[in-house]
Amino acid sequence: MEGRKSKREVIIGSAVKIFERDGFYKAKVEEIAKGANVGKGTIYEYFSSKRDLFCQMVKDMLDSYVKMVEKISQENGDPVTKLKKLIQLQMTLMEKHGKIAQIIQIEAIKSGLQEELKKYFLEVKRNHQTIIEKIFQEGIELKIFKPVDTFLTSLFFIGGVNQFAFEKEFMKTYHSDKELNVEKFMEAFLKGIIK
Amino acid sequence: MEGRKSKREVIIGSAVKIFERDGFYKAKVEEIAKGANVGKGTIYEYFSSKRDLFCQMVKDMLDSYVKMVEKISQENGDPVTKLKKLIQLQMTLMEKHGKIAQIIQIEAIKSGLQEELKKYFLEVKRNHQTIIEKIFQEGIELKIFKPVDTFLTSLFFIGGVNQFAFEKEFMKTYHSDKELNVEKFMEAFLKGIIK
Amino acid sequence: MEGRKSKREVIIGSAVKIFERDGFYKAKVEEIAKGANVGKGTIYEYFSSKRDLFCQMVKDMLDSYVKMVEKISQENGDPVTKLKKLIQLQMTLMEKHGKIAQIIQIEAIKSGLQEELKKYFLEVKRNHQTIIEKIFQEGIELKIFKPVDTFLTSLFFIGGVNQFAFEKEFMKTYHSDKELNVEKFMEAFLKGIIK
Amino acid sequence: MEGRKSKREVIIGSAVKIFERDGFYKAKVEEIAKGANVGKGTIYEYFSSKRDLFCQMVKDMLDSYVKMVEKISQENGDPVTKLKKLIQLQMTLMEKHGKIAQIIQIEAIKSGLQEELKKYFLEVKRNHQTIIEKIFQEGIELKIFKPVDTFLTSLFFIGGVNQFAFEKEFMKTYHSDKELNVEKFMEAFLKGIIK
DNA sequence: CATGAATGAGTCTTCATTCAT
DNA sequence: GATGAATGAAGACTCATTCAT
Repeated sequence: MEGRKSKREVIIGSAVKIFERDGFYKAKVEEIAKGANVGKGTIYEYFSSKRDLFCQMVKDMLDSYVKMVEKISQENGDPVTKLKKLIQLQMTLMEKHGKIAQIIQIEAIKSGLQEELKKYFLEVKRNHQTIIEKIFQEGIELKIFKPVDTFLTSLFFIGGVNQFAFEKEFMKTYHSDKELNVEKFMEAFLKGIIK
Repeated sequence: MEGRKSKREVIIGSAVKIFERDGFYKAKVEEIAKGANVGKGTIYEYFSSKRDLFCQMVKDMLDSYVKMVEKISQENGDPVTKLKKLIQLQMTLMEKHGKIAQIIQIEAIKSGLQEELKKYFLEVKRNHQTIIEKIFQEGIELKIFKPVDTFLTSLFFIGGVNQFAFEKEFMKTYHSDKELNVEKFMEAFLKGIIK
Repeated sequence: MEGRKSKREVIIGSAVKIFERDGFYKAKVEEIAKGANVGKGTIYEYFSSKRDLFCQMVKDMLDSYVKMVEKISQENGDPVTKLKKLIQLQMTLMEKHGKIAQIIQIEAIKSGLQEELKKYFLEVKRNHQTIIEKIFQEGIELKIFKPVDTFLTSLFFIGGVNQFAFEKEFMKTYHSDKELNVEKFMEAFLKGIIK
Repeated sequence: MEGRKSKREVIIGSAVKIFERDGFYKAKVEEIAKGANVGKGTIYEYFSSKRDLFCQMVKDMLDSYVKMVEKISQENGDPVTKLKKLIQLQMTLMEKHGKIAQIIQIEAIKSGLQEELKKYFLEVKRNHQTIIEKIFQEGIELKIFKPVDTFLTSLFFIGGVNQFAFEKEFMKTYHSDKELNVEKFMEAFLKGIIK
């Protein structure tokens, strides 16, 4: 009933938009403030610096991402369904936050950012992969999947999904004709290629 | 006889290093000049602005990338060998220019960069995928591969390879034990997963 | 029974501490508020601005200083004893408020401060000197002192005392061995130097 | 013939004026730049920060002060003449840099400034006093002065001179009638007061 | 051609002051 | 009265770009 977001949340919301559009360095604090309908100074009541705002924003996003992935992994359902849901999630996120995800990836790898955040980011990545490996393991145990190397397979899965989602989001103009749906994608992934 | 490289090339070489390390906005023209052993003003003899230098650098890199990929695709050899060579290439590039590739990707997507460069970049991407699709087509015609959807399969291939190369480059510390070699990777890719 | 001091006094008390430590510009209103255990806004209930707070504080200090000096000058006692008491007072003040005294002196001289305060400050200084001149005059009339120029002598007295007090307060480390007491000081002052 | 000052000197010259007028915090870098007829950025080619500019300025001033005092102390002449010359010097300096001297004193004592500068300042002070003590010692050995405590006497001398110079500079309006010259001042200092 | 000293537009950040509660 | 969250004017500092040498 309480539709009001805390000011901190509003600022982070605006920061997501601006950092997404401009990257860390091009983004201007003033514009983030404007986007959040607050004064420039207000930002500094909630965050100690532009860098701090960025880092907290990233943590918030990572946390919400982790939650979403974990939720899916813990639901009932066969492995194939879970994988499909993860694809769906990834595509939704790519649509909403595709650019910023990449910006985070870069900024997190560059040493410029707080070392702590970098660790956090890599941990989330690792955690994500572990969850997917478990789904494959589950599938193998249920005799649905071949006894593949779960590590490499999860790399494929993640990479393929990213690429797929990226295609849909950013290369739209190139293949308005082609059908890019999850079903076909899953089929391609599952069946393998060698005769 | 000496000074083999033109001054332009030297500057671009330095720019690659600095933009790679810092991204577009954090990179400083002065440092690029220092890295190229020229004066700050000299940069502006060859490039009209920092942005221009970045764009020309990107074009140079894309051109050399395209050449390398085309060379491999035109060599004799069976499709599987070609794919392996592409993986190898991707990994070498990721090692040498992994960060800047991502930076380019972002900057190319953001509207900040010259629209022209963005188009150029997306075209290279498309071109790259087309080449890979052709290799799959070739394999299908040779009855080595199943009659898969070459578009989706190439997405998988590209995404998987990227993920794999990223893994090797940036997540080193996480799996010093695991073997991450091309052979195993190809195997995982080719065999599929469903029983 | 509690809250003996008025809120105004508490704020001024905190202001003395902060302005003393930081000078006018570095001092922060928020910190003064914190030191007085009141909200930032409360300060503005009692003072119209930071500058006003500073000026009122200065006036308060000057008034209390004038009272102390006048009290000593009006006490019974021989001129030498009075002078000793003044030295003692100066040293106590220097210990308690040495830094702020200098800050006031500067701020009072700079045109930055209210012209009115500047006049007030210089008047106090003048008044102070007049009192000391009177003590010397008294001594001369009592035939205790030679018929010296009371104006110049009072300058000497004030300057010497300040220097002496400053020494004791800020140069401590340099002469932990030397005795710096009022008796010796008075003696040096009184006896003159030429044979 | 070369009337041109180095840019560094011009900037310091302007800094002296502005810091003198406004103190450290109120002074604006832009105004210092304007006063030196250079761009704001130029300041930062020569000094790493406002604080650094202030510190280097102080060191320059202290160095030139030390040189002037040492020059006088090493000249031939009887102690009384030397003392007179020091008074003259002090008065000239107070006229030219009286305000900034006080500002330096405060800033040097406050911990805000580089600890190193503070030490430097106190050392100069100490050094100054030592020189004066030596002049008194010389006078005592020549039987011109009584065997007074040179330490306390030098405190008197310094304090008295400062007060005297301050008077002449800042209290002008109060005693346009009174004669304030070096001769009378020296007489007052030398003769003592007690009958 | 090559240079790097000089510049000032553009940013982040601080903090005195206001005002709704 | 009392408060402190919110504000935005103001200032230190950076760095792409220019231009005299």
